[in-house]
Amino acid sequence: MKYSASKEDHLKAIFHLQSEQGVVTTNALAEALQTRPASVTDMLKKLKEQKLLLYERYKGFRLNNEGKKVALQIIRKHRLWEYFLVKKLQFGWDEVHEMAEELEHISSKKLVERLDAFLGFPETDPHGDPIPDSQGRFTSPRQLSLAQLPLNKVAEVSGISRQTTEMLELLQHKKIGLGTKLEVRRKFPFDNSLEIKIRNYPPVTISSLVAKNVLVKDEE
Amino acid sequence: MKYSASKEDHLKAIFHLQSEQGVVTTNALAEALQTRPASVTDMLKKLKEQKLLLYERYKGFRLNNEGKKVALQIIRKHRLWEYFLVKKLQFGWDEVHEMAEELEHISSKKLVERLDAFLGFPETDPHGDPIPDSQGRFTSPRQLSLAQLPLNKVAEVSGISRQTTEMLELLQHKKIGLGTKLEVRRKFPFDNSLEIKIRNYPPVTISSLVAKNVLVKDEE
DNA sequence: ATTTAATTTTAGACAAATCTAAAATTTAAA
DNA sequence: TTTAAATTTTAGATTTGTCTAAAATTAAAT
Repeated sequence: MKYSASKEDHLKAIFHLQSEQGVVTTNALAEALQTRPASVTDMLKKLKEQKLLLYERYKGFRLNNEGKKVALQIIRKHRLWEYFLVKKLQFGWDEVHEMAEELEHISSKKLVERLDAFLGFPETDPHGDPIPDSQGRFTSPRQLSLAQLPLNKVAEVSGISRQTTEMLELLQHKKIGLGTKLEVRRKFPFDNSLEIKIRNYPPVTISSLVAKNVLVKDEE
Repeated sequence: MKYSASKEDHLKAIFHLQSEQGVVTTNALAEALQTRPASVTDMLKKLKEQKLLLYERYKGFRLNNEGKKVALQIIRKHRLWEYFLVKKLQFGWDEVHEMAEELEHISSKKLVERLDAFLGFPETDPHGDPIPDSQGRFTSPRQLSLAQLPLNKVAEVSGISRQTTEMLELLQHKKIGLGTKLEVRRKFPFDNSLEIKIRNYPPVTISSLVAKNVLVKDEE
């Protein structure tokens, strides 16, 4: 099956919101896609029609297995192209998103597989996000945000999702960077701030906002 | 400016027909694009509107400078991607066209330039067609097959690609050899055979198969 | 438990690209 | 040169994806 770029964009955005927020709303999806809620509703009906989505009016929606499968293939392509742009064409990690948004809609299955091989079957993209394999499985250990990490479990920083100068500056000050090994010592429910322990340093506190944007991966 | 994939397809097809056949007709364009003459007319009006085409109803049409510039950029992208697919992803030269048809619409100017550099600034694509530079100029001296030579343009035979005894025998009989100066007088769409004129000789006809294997270069 | 507010959906419209069938125009032929 | 044939264009419809404004539904607040 082949779907329009717009349908693919919707599936991908639903997938992301679904795994980040757990639940997806019409408004959130419209916001993510820079479109209007009414347009989203229109598209939801079409996706349901094509059996990619479970949807009942006013009751919410979520991807079914087929929808997830399609979304994962788009994500796979997006991340492989990002990897290509950064590692082969020498782009910075912060300038490749837009281009990958276009390239992810190139349809040839065979092209994706050859590209994957050409790149040496990378497991994560330049931002540290895992690249699904051709069956949509994450071969790589999966990434979660610091906010989601269980207490007292050692993990390694593998990515930063929102890369603003201000945040990077803050992280640098707290000695947190790619590859840093750390664990969460306490969670304060009042403001969802966390106390973090990095080996050989005294504990530091970070806000919920920062925690959400620091991605880590479990030790095997 | 950014144009739709369909507009780009039309511009490119017009460019090719224009340089191969000298003149382009609505029907020929519809045929080349696998669409209907009525649809072509619709698009011609839009392209004229956007000042990419000189067009007057029933009187014919041709690209203006801006239109040619856009077409050449699409062709540039197409051929660079073909080169990439063959040289880097190990595809055969005969399986890359479809993929390049999609890739040629990726818009980032910067991506094209980086890709060009990554590939080592190739001068021709895997089929031997020249790759226009970023200003739309053909940097490479061009060798093309007799089948690609525009009508009534004098050229000199510069090579024979498939050298079988049978073909050389045939060419000798028609008085065609290295260095022969000739021009194409007519093209018969029915079987793609050509009528060739060599100075001081009466016209001769050669088949499409032969034409494809005789390489010529333009007089400067 | 009503009322108010927020969310979501519908109804109806629009732009882009395409189509079919019919009309206009040009070209070729008798 | 008048008729016939081929080409090209128009008129009107269709599909896809989008929009605005208004209505329907659900959630929140007093």
